[in-house]
Amino acid sequence: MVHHFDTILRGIKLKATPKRIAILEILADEPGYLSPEEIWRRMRKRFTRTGLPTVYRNLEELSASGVVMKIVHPDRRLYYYFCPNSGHHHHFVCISCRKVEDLTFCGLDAIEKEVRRDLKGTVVSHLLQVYGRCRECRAG
Amino acid sequence: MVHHFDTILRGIKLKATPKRIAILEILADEPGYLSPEEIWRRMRKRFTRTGLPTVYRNLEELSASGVVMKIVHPDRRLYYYFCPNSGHHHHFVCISCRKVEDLTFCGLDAIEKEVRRDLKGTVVSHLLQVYGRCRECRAG
DNA sequence: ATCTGTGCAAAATGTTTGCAATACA
DNA sequence: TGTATTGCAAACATTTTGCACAGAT
Repeated sequence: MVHHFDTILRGIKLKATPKRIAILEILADEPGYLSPEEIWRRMRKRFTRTGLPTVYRNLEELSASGVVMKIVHPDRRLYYYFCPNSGHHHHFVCISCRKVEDLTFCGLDAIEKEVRRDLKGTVVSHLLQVYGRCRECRAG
Repeated sequence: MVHHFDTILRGIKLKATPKRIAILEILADEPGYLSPEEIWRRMRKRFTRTGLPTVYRNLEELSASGVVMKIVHPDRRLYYYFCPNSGHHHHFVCISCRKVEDLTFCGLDAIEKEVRRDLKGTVVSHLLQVYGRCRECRAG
């Protein structure tokens, strides 16, 4: 899949700087999620001078615009993932190799029904993440 | 519901110290999750000398034994919740008052089916948390 | 008596901010 | 040119650790 990162960036009103494009390229090249520091280490292979805060700032902006996804991880550190698919969906995260795959299952309807009927509340958002072993890690 | 905290503690091979019992009491009295610091502030009303590290250490031990639950929160801070109900279930968290309520909906079967059939992977664990407004906060 | 638990101080971690210099549109 | 972006250093908040003392069984 070819991504037009400068177009994406202009779409969310961010300047298409080399650093920003590089962050997106690094994320899009990776089948799993990455930490800011991992992204920064890869940045430094391309740019002699690059600050970790720049990586943090850009990742925050990009995830706020929905271009990259923030992965909620039990270790409470930040992880990001470039998800080429749009629309509401959840992720399967491989605990062995970090690969992220899309799930179509959601269950929102059933959740909303239970919350509305049994708890008399309303659902604002939900978080579903599935951890496991992917095809390759399961075999290996 | 009456909880026998010293029995619970002995069951997980932890000494029933006043501090530990107090932590459990504070959590059990609260309909929602609490941060370590919030628990610590309530501890200091009962004990003249109490260290925040003690609270952290105990919460970690208690959650490792499954007596209290660690809440995975988007803000990446630690929160704990005393859940009197056993068995696998998920939680509805009120974003207004922090109250936590049990959900029976899970969807594990459907998730496992999709992961097994479409991704050829296996599910190890999953995280489902529902955020919304509870009955009272919705009305108020 | 023994070993676990605790307070305090201090460290470690990951993340965020302030600001001057730079680069994009 | 004017504003957004960046690098650096420094700050920050939260959580963790080390160790001597206190307390539970």
